[in-house]
Amino acid sequence: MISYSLPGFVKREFGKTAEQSHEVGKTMIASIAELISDRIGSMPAGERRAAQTLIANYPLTGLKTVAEFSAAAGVSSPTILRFVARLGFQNYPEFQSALQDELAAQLQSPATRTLNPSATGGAASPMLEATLDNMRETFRHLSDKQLADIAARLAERRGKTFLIGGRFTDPLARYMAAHLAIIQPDVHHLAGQESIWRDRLIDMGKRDVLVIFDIRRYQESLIRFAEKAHERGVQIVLFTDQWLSPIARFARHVIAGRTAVPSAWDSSAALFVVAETLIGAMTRQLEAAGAKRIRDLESLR
Amino acid sequence: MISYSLPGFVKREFGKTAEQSHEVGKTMIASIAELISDRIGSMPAGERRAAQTLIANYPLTGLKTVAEFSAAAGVSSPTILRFVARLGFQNYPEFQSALQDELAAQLQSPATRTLNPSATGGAASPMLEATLDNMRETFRHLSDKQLADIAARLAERRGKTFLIGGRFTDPLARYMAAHLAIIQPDVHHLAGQESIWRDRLIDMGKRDVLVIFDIRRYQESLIRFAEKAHERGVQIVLFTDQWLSPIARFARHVIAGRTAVPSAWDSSAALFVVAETLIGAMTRQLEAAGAKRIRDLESLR
DNA sequence: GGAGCGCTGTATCTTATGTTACGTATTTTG
DNA sequence: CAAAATACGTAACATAAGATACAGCGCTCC
Repeated sequence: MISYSLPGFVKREFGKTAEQSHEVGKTMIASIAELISDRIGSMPAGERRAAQTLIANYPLTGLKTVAEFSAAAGVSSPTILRFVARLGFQNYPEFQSALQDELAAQLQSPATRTLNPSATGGAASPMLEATLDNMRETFRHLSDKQLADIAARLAERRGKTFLIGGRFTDPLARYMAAHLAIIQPDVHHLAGQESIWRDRLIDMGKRDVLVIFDIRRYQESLIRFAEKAHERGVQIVLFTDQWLSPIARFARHVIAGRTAVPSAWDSSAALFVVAETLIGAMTRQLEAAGAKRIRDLESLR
Repeated sequence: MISYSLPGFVKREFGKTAEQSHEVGKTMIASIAELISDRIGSMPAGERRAAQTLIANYPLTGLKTVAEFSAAAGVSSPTILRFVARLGFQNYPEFQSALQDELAAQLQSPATRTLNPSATGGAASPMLEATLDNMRETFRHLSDKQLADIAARLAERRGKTFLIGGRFTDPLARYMAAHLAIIQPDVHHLAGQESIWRDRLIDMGKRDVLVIFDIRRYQESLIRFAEKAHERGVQIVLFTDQWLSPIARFARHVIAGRTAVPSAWDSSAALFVVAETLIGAMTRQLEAAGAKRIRDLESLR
């Protein structure tokens, strides 16, 4: 039998001029990035890997040689070329030229770049916009001094640090605990059932700090626990939403984050960022002591 | 462990050969542009034209071929090469690599380019600014279609959903699992030791989806686990950083979030927001089926 | 479970890119 | 003004880059 037609994409749609703009359906594809993410669904595994690596740090990988590109994506060179061909380019240099042109346009008008979010992703992701707003709002109501105070309180290591959260916020407590446990000793995340934490109360005293995450609907069990801890003189740092969990009345420090987003769920993203900021601030404060500790931990690996 | 990720990107040494080592005194040369404008005075006419052409639309001309560069500058190819050699580079490719590295650093932190816009009032927390940039940047590389695809994949409930994360990202997996478990059945977060997950592999098959969170340093145990799951035909959705965890090679869908912030730690905030967005999208998709399910759950309280 | 198709990598080939040698032009200097 | 030194371009070269052919393999669909 004679060789039948090669895989269909090779030189299928390239009759026209090189400068043609790519159209997909009714929507004009402006950037190559869009073109890729539009077609990534209909790509075979190898080419998809190429696409993902390119998008991950766009457009730099595309400016390198085919060999480097293929190595970065973990595929072979021909796969890269097939990938480029599928996007509609005649050859690799043409693809690179397109990327360079695009880059030139970007670099020339930095203004468009900042406008882009509202242009491309604006209407597309009201979720993102709301989240960004939440963060700005949250930090607007949160002075640097306040953050520094809390960081100092947590960093002064007179006692132990306990962290706990509610149904959806407990992962935030875990996240924070995972970091704090590295830069200082005696950090404990309270997991499991209510009865288990309750028993830990006997370990807590005036010198200790309890970090609680609680947004609505505020959990009864957490409130009870906070109250008991407060009675024992434990300092409470509360992460909550703008409507303030009842725990606020027991708390030494209260961080109120915005949580409203156009979704069925509340967003904990703002609180997450506050937590990260706090972790960063504490790490800086404990740098001297922490550096040794981190070295020690490293050597244990 | 602690990765100091921000500024110090460009660590390439320009020209160690330096036959005529024009020592630049005490001032460190940060960018190639500076290097050029520093030495442009002591250049012959032809090379000066090359320098001016490059600076005129920096750095794009330098990324093209020698022939194109020479044509743009109106000089011959050897002049370009001599120009590059005078800057201290061994050869043209090395020069191009340096330009690309520089460009990568620029593109990575858009904050440095648009120096402190009056958005929040300038001296606000650089941590917050970096985080907001990370999110915008992350979503810029993430098309709505891609998100919708992933949401659809997770929402089509032909099989089970498993979630797992690394040392610092496992809380993200938990957070997502906590929400998904409400809107659909058969959602499992894989906790505890490696041996425990491994045993769960026998429950996983082609119809199932595994959501993995993995940012650097990428954990060996996770990679092994992902590989085994992949061999069993499990569809993998990967949340990673822009450098892409090795798991990307097994993944059906890859979400690359920006993680660089001016802190000792990497930030998972951008990935957190993507996760929330995904949760929201899935909730919307499963509204019909989910509504009943949520009512049922309510009545169980 | 088998047949067909399509995707992917290895090896080979071809192109064009960067590099170098050398002669001419231009500038500099005594 | 003359001679030397330096700069520049033309043309040939070597190398590395992109492109292609082919075969193995896995996957899907009967």
